[in-house]
Amino acid sequence: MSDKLSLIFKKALTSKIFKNREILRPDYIPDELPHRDEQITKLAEILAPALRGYRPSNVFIYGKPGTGKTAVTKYVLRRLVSEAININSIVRDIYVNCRDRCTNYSVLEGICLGLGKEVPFTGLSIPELFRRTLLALESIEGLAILILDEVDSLIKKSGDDILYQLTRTNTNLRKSKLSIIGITNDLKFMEYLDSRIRSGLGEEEILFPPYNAMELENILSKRALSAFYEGVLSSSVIPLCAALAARDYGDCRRALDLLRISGEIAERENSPIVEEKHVRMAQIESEHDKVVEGIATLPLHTKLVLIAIYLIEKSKKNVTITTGEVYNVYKNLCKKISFDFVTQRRVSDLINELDTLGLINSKLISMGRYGRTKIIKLAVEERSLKEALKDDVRLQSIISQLTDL
DNA sequence: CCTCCACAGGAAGCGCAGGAGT
DNA sequence: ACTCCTGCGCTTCCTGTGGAGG
Repeated sequence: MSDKLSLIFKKALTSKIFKNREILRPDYIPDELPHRDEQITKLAEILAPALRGYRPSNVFIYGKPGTGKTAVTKYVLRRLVSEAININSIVRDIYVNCRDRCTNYSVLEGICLGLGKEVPFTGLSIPELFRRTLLALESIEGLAILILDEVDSLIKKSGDDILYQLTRTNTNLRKSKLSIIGITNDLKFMEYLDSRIRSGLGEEEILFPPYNAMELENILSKRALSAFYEGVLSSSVIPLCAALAARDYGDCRRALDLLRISGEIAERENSPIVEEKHVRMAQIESEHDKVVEGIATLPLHTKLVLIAIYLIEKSKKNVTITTGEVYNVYKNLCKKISFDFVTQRRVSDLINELDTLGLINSKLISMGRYGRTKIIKLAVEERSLKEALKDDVRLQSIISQLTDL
């Protein structure tokens, strides 16, 4: 065993494929961002007044996932901050991802942390926390640029109150100034924003269009140059990764993932080069992994609802599944493992959550006389489901039932 | 044209966890 | 020790609704 392990470790140390695989990670920010010149220039022009001590306009950035919004923003900010240091002017950047921090409390906590001020992660009232945030801002005696990434999830979960207050902070600041950059994947987000916030946050707007296949190819080639050893990529690999990702709305993150996983698969297979078949395998594997991970981290009742849908789909072919049916089967599952079941209202929410996660597809339909309901379809493969559930001890007794079918 | 099914989904509120301040 | 704060998962109660069948 120890020989086997040392072999694995040794192999990892002496990769013949990757020169530096970190370069392919989605959070890696390269020195050069191809095909985003227009956006970089525009953002830089908006933020440039910061260097002369003025407060730049708030910016609203929108575009589909993987179009370089976060990378461009961080890139420009990094340059701006280092430029500011050179000329002794104080510019601080604060990055808060609102998907991880989607409550008012947590966003303010994030801002404080970004400014180096520790606050308790619960216990304070919002006004008190806001007061501390102001103090933290005031203490830098310069300009703070706040990046609120995926800001739509904050609004959807906790409303626009904090955002409104933040856009108005400058009236309460004496020694410091605050500019806000809001980033969102949701193109319709601006429409359902309150008009006072829209005008406050969207003083300037920048749109990030999706990359096309050619552009993706170009980006991948540049990164591959420093990520892979020379000659290990067969010529069709990059075009294929680019084409597959371009089909997924020009998502660059996806393209980079595919390329990285392809390399990892080739490495595991001891193949000296990365070939087209590795990309195909990477595509299947990354999808599968994502789904398994997604299901495995689901709360118990959500898992049970998913199992219920699976069981119904298995037992009767090509018949529509409704919320009511799912609820009944779910209730029986709960009884079987002696767990309390939640209400139908709650299950309705859980079904929506599964839908947003892409694990099921649901559609609201009306059956006239026979009511109005959702029709539900499983969107994951059987093997992914089984693999994701197999380690949950609470579900053991019903999992044997799954495999019988 | 009206009815009425089988839900969707909004609003309010509860109990708990995990904390702060006094 | 006590009160007060927020977030979270959940319940209870509620109003709203597309369209087949009468």
